[in-house]
Amino acid sequence: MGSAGIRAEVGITVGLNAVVVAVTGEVPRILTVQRPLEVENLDPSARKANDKSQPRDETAPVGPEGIPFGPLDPGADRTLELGLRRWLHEQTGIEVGYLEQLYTFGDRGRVAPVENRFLSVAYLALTREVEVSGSGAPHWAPWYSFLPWEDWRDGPPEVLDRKIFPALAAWISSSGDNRSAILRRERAQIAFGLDNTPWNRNRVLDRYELLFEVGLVAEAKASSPLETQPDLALGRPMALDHRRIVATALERLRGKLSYRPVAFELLPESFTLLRLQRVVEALSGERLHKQNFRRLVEQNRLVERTGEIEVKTGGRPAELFRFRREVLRERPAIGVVMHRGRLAQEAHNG
Amino acid sequence: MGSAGIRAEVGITVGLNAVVVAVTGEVPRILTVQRPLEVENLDPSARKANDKSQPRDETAPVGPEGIPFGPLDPGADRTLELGLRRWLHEQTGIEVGYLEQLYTFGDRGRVAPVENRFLSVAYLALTREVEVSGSGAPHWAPWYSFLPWEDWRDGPPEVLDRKIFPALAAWISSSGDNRSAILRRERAQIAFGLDNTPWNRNRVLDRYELLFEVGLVAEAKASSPLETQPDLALGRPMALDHRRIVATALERLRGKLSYRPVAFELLPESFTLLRLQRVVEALSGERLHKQNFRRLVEQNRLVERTGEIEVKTGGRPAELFRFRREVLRERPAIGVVMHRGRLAQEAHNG
DNA sequence: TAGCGTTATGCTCAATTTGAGCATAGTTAT
DNA sequence: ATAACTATGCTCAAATTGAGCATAACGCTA
Repeated sequence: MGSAGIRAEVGITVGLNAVVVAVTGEVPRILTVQRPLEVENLDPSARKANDKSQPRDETAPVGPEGIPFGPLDPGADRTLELGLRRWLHEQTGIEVGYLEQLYTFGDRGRVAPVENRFLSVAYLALTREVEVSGSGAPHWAPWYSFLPWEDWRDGPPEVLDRKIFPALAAWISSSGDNRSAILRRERAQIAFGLDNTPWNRNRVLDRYELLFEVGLVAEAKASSPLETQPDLALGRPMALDHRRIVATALERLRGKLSYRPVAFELLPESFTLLRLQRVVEALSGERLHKQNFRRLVEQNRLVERTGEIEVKTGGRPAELFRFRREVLRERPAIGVVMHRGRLAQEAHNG
Repeated sequence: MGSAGIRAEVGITVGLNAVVVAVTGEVPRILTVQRPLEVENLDPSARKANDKSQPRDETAPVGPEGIPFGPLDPGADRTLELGLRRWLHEQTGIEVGYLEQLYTFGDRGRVAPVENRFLSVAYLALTREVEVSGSGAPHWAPWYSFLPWEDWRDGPPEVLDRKIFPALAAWISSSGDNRSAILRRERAQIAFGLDNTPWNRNRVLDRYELLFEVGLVAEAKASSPLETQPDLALGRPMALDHRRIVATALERLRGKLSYRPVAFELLPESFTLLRLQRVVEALSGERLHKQNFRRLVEQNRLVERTGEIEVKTGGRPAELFRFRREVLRERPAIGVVMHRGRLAQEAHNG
């Protein structure tokens, strides 16, 4: 019993995606490639046409950028992770350090041809920024250029007041009955912290999905017939559901930040405490209180002095530290996020 | 460029697995089915033989139990989640409430025939316990019967002292060089809290994987040629890597417990505070301090009085509460775990 | 019916953690 | 020299957490 319909391989295609993250100074970046693979193309007829023909009309407008994608080669790689490392290296030259499975995306409609289901297992990868090159013209793009409302380091992003809040208000009041209006308002409150509700930096995916539903992000055009015009101020669009994947990655990373010392994966061997703080801020999207940040880091003994001194700080020289890898052993659950500093508010108020 | 080898569908089979959790009184349970599908059978020759022939020799020993498994039907279900809900209902009659994607397992060797890769997307489902019936003889099995070392509610589980610690010691000293001995000791310390290192209730997967590697769990037999004899005191074996999936689920759930109010998914509409505490303890595997637990729950306003009173408590009657669903809206990140109470220690010491 | 076992519930208190800010120390640029 | 800037030490109040005392209210049994 229970054996009916087991072999479901018909019409399922499986691939791997990676959100590769690096931080340059204060700018968090992700690796993107131009013109993701044809099989992922939104236009079904285009896909059919291109199924066999490798060469493509180069004068045609190139598709939107996307995150790196690679096949799962059942024969070649022992584990999914190894497979991903292999093709990522082949495609971009990058040797990834930290790698973690993110989510498996497989809703129908991800890719247009409904009969054929496309499954992709997405990973989050952290690396120090390196030169990239290879097929697909990989390059580092600022993470927040895709999700501009997520960066609160200089106060609340303008796009909120200018675009998002008005659109949300319209969306709320455009709901049919009263009951649905209440539900819509509630969702908007939670996701974007309307009326007194505090902004929750971790609800990245909620926010993206709400904007998608409201029709504010460009990708929405493809799947829902809303009149609302997509707007580039609301972030660069990406291929398919890649922006959703990228949002998922940011949410996961922000969550992890507070209980695992992941920030160090993005830093060189030795660094100043401010540099560390800037990386954490870049990812969490908000400013932190400097003295308390140091206290946290030093009390938890996440770092140790190298004895070296960094002089090009722009002020008093700073000690250089290195990550104490032992903490991965000792206390398995410490991270480096804490309360907001004042800077963001100040920057906003004056 | 970059389009080579995209269509990797050859030899990949995709299915969905669910770890369905319920709590009866103080016993956390998961739903298991007998004799998981043939395609997942460990023995390659058996699989080949059974590929087409549905009927099987019923006198042959039945395979080990496993968690429910179902195909991904590309045509029928819009999302993976809906698909899972559908076949789970068909197979067991259960209507799942909370459902969350856990992990996608796809290492080669999960299933014997190496040429054919088997991918499964595992989900965690929470439900109130209900009668089950259907194909595959589903039934509720105590979760800790598969992972006995995880239940510390009555003090450190015996199996640690009796089996695990000695085996770990042997494993450590049996390592070739000194360096590898140190690494082994370190791993054992982190996972099982040897020498002063505290036991970390969340490292469920670390522990399972270490036991697997050491050859202590029965499933290890199939993949590694160790002499160590598998031992049923170390938990009931499951089919394939299902015990790993179950360990992953426990780890995820324990983690979630502390920052999301998931425990309520397992409780009836109204409940006493002790009942709630018992559920949390059942999942986290440790005793909690009663007064502080109430304080936490009440201060965070996770519950509200129903006005009713439960009299069959065995002592003074208790007020009945219900979950305040609004908290899902208000503060998105509260849970109900805290420090250990004394009971576990006491139970152990006397 | 008094006493015991059992669970419920209120309250206290010290230790620790967290949030915020003051003050001083070294550098470089003007 | 002084302004601007970053580094670093230290304080202090508020909030949270860990532990335990005390009392209430029920069923059962001697």
